[in-house]
Amino acid sequence: MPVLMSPDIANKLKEKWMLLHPEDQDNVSGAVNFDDSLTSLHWLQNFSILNANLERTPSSGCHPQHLFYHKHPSGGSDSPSSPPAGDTAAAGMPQTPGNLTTSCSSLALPYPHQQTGHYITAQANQAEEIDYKTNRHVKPPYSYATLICMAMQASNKTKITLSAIYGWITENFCYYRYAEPSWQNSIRHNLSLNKCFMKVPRQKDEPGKGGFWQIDPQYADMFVNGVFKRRRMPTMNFSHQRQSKVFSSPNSSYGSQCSQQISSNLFQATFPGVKRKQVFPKRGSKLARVTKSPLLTTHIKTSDVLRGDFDLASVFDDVLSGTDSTFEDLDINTALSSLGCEMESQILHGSSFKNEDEQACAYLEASGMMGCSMEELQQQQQHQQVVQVHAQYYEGMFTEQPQHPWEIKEEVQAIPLSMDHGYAFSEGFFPEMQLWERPESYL
DNA sequence: TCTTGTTTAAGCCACT
DNA sequence: AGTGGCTTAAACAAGA
Repeated sequence: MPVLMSPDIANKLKEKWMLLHPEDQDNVSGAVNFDDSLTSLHWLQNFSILNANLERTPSSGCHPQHLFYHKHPSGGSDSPSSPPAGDTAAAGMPQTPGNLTTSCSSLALPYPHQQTGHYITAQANQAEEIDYKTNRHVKPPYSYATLICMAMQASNKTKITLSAIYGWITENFCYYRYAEPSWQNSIRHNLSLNKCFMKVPRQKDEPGKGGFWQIDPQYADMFVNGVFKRRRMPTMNFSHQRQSKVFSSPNSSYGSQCSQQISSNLFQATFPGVKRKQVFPKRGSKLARVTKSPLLTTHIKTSDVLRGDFDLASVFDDVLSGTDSTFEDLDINTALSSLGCEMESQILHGSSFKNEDEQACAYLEASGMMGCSMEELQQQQQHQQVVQVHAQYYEGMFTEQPQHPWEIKEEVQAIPLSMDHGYAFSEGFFPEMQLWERPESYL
């Protein structure tokens, strides 16, 4: 199974990491203290309560920025104290003098001013203070996705209404208080279009207008330090059921979300760089967007599988969620396994990476896509036995698989999970998760 | 009527 | 140059 690394892989990566970051030798006694900020969800927990992490100096260009948020002295909600570095979406925005944002490769850590809540960047000792809360002339250098994310987090609730998002933004960013209301259209547009945001329909007995919005758990790792982490990936023409991002009801089963999360992570881990592109039918054909799994409707030709010319993402979802389809429909298991092995091999040998940093980062990214940090990865290994139980459960299914000429025998093997299995699997996956990080917190 | 939500399109920018 | 992400604008539908 691609998601589970073998212990020697972890050891090799640990060695690599030590070569690259000898300063972490101090922590070598136990588990290596990998910086999993890029891949873990801890920032969500600490988003509003942490002050800037000034002690840490990134030693590699791939280190994530840390948290820049603190409680604003006035007002009950969290407000940003400085533009989060790495908000690539906001980078280059012409409206803001003295662009405070930066990319991963050119670090300019903004430091929050604890007393004033003003914005200070340490870039080239060029101190600038911009109080976006009171300065109506300067557009905050945050993308709308970031703003939405901020509002969601600041609300201290798992879901938030559109009007609450408006309210938080106008409360904390003076610019939008006086700006033309077209930005609200952009917010709505962003919520609808950005697959990272998920609509939670209002229950029938719930008064009020419109639904609630929350960050889609499967894309939570795209928000790092409260900013939207842009992922630029090569496109393969996958389609994806957009409906899967919308809960049919707030009481949707935890298992389905969980397995969805896992399937997404697995998909990303199995097909690194592959974006689950959504293909929307033309306007007015909303119902047409409710597509069935290709497994249910058509027989997939092997050639299509090999060239990726089918909805593999949907297949992945369906298979892992245990809905409707089985592996008897398609020997996707083999395909996933081989791809998973290829990924492992790439990570191990660094075949496609320019340097070791990239290699290490790719690993961290991959582990993050799997929904775990390095530490959690080691825990995953401990939970391998649990997973193997599930594998045995499905053994019969596996043994009935027809043996194709192209089938590659590997140890790693994708494991189909039903809802319940997805639940149990995730329980093993995220044993140390904080409340906000746990999928049930979204219910 | 207003708000909310969806969709399309165009322009700009960054990255490859 | 091609591609993708973000912003902005606009049209439209549905619901409160």
